[in-house]
Amino acid sequence: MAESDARTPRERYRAQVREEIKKHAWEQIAAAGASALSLNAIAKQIGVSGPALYRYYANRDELITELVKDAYRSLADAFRARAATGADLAELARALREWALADPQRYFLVYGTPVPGYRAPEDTTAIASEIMDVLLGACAAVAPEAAAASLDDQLDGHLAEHRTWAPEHRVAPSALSRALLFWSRLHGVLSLELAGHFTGMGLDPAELYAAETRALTAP
Amino acid sequence: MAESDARTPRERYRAQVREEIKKHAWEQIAAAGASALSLNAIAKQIGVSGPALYRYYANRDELITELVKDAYRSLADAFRARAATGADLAELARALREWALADPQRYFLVYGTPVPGYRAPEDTTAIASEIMDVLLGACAAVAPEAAAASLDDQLDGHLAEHRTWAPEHRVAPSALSRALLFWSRLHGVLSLELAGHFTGMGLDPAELYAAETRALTAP
DNA sequence: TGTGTTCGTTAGAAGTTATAACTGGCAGCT
DNA sequence: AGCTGCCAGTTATAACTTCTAACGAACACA
Repeated sequence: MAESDARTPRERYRAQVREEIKKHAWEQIAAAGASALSLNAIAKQIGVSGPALYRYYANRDELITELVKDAYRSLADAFRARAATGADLAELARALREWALADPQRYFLVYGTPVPGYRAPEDTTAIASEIMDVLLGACAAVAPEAAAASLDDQLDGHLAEHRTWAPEHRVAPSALSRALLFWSRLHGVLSLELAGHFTGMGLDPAELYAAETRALTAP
Repeated sequence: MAESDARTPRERYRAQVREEIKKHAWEQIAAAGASALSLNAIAKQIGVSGPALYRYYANRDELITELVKDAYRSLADAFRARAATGADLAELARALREWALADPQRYFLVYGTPVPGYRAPEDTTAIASEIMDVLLGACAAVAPEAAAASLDDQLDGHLAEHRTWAPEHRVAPSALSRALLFWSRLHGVLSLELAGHFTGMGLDPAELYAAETRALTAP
């Protein structure tokens, strides 16, 4: 994914093994969630014995952090790839949902329950702002007749005064509000859907998601 | 909380110890999250040794399930208590936020990342529908001029056709949509806020929450 | 060909959940 | 009151987990 090419053969082998470890880690996470990820089990699958993995990752947390980083980057890539085709906000919303449904546990790794003591490393926050940047671009380019009407004037005012994120992006406050609401509303639907809170309600989450997308694009 | 009164002194003692176990469990969860909950540590705090706890809870999962159930009931109680005072939708939103901020890990226990294999027991789904019932009541009693305007006609249509939740509650489809959007939008904001995804953005989550509340109450 | 880094091994410490078997005491019935 | 039986809590143990330490072997490089 990132460190594939390397100069010395040792480094190349090292990167290769790190990737294989991550591959099996993702399989475990997809099957039973991040909390059930076991280094021992990964080692057994690979065919080495236990402590060998500590040559590649200092500890379990470092491996998980690496996976979180990969997940984040995967979302950022999906977002940017879609935006590069001139996608509007609605298509971005579809891209987000596809990414989430493709691997629910990957979604939860990024947006799920945080571990109390855990501090996200600098690079993940950098990728997060990268994602918001793409989103802001699409919000700024929203249809003029929609862009004129703000989703919430009071929120616009608050953001115009206090926001410190993506400061290089000069954009109308109404676009900031739109990006923020895009993020939180769609996350709300996806999070409840993936957690299974809609099961048994006779509701197609896609319909709810579509309704939210409509509210965000055509005010 | 529930099983305090009992007939025989043995049962009373038993219920008392179960409560003490839960009390320490909540402290641990508030401090380090549910995944870090350790039966051994609880036993040490209480002053008994290890396996004694298995007299009271068959295993770790049963204890956690009990805590989830208590958390659910606590939210339902908070909701119903507020609704009993004739609270409108906005006040219900405030009650939800207060409940969430009072103990973030308790919120995550209910609405956070689910364990893949886990099936919610029958009673929790019953409590969940109890919560939705209170919410539906408030949505049905929303201001007439607001109630007339639907938040999303297409979603109304879908729900009128397919919904199977709270079937005893006969209410306009627009109220169903409103309840659903109330739930998912506010959860979106709270979930991101409690997970710390707004930190460093120079944004007061309360403002975003208020904006969503406005959108839900005054269309 | 020698040298040193690094990889993988086994051994083991300190945890965890959970079960089995034993003891002591309390409850309730007669 | 006394006997009986259930039940709480104990220790021992198994099977896990993460992670450290010490050793041997293999490989890259000079």
